[in-house]
Amino acid sequence: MKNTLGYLPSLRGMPVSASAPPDSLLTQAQRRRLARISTRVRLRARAVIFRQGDKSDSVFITAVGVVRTFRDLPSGRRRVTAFLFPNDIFGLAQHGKYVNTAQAVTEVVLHRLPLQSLEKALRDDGRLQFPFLYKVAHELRQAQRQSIALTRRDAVGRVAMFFSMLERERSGHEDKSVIVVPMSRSDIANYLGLSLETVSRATARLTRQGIIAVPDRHAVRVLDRARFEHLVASA
Amino acid sequence: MKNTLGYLPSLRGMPVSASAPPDSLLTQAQRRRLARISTRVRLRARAVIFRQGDKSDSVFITAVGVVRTFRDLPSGRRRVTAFLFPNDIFGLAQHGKYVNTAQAVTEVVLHRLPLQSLEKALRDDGRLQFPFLYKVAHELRQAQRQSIALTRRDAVGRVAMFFSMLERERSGHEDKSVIVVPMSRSDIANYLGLSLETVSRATARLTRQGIIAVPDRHAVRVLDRARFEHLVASA
DNA sequence: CGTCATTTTGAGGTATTTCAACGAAGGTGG
DNA sequence: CCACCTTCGTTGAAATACCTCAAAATGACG
Repeated sequence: MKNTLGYLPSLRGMPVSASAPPDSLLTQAQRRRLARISTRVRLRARAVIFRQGDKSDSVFITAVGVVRTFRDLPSGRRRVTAFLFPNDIFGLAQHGKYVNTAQAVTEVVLHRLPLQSLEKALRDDGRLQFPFLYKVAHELRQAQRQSIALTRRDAVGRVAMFFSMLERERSGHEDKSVIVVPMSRSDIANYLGLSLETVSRATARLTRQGIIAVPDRHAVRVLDRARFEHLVASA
Repeated sequence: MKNTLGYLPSLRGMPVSASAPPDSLLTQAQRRRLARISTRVRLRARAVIFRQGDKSDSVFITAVGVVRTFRDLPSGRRRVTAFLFPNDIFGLAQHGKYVNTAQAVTEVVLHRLPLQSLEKALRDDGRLQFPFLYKVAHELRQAQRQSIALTRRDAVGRVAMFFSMLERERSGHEDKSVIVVPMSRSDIANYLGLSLETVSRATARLTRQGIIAVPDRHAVRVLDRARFEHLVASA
């Protein structure tokens, strides 16, 4: 037993308090503390925030806009690993280096949290870690869900799922009837593990079947909610 | 800012200390504490540990053997989400309920950590959370990597990658030249998002090409390391 | 308003899925 | 300990869906 716990298990699944609060549990004092160590950064679209392999010195929180992270693979290909929306944290590192490149998709405003300060804050206030732990569990669930999504073999279903994800992401914002699609088709294709053409054809098919409407490249409207949700769910 | 941090960002990427220690940092006292609140459980192969939707009351750590977790999808299909090896923790929950079903693949020995006790321990010793946080970041990286793996369209590459994963998992155990494959072909297929037949054909092909040997269903030996690694890497 | 990148659309090739049948292995009971 | 039965794995053949290559059309941007 001693040994088992000594090795400190890798968290394949995650312990989550049965009574864990749904969202933030930060006290006013904690918020102030985090605000104090962060810097506000504004970047134009396409700006690179950090590169894969760079020494990691900060963690970022998206305040406004959308960020994408991608990874260069040994084969030379490039794979989009995530899209970050407001209130998402990013800056995943290993061995002191970022494992992804992060780039602004739209104009963005970020909060930059220097690792050193953040570590100190976490050390000083042990309870600050709790909400982090909780959120990580949430992200791990998301990651599992994404893995499930990626094993779907039908392109139409994957694309529908992607739009659905975008919709949830922006729920509570602006015009709810329209899904905003800030990224390019080729980003979507890359993220979903499909070819650009297949994504194009899939959206065309969804449109032809009257399930969605695509007023312009960066907007999608769901016309037939029932069939849309059915596609999303039938993994 | 206040608001942003108040909502507590979802951790898409993960903050990881540049100087974070590679593995456990548990003190003797911490280990003892965790050991004190855990129960040792022994289960035969195929035993169900908990079911998706059950009220989550514990977190588990694999001590001996292999566990698989799977999720029942709305479509009625069932997807294997993970395999847990010694020193892995599992018991991912949301809203107080397990999100996966966990089942023993082999005979297993587990440590059961009641959530209530674990929470208390974490609360009492804030530093206990740090290694957890670190490990979760690690798992998140793993999850990202798996997502990347799943977008590969070539079956042979995915299967090779799976064997490679198994190999790393058991590194440092027993006979290193043989990869132990405790799970069934259909589990592998399900996990990789391939059909059972395709997995079978892929392993047959790897064998035919002299890259691996398959003495029996639960063992694989790498014959041509160079080509094997090449397949694994060329995502 | 023209240029360039992005997206759409078409045609053919290929890999995986499906369907089907056979063979092997493991577990159980007599 | 063997026979039986059930589960699991292998192999073959046809259908489907995606990928690649190629070219036209649309939209973004200066």
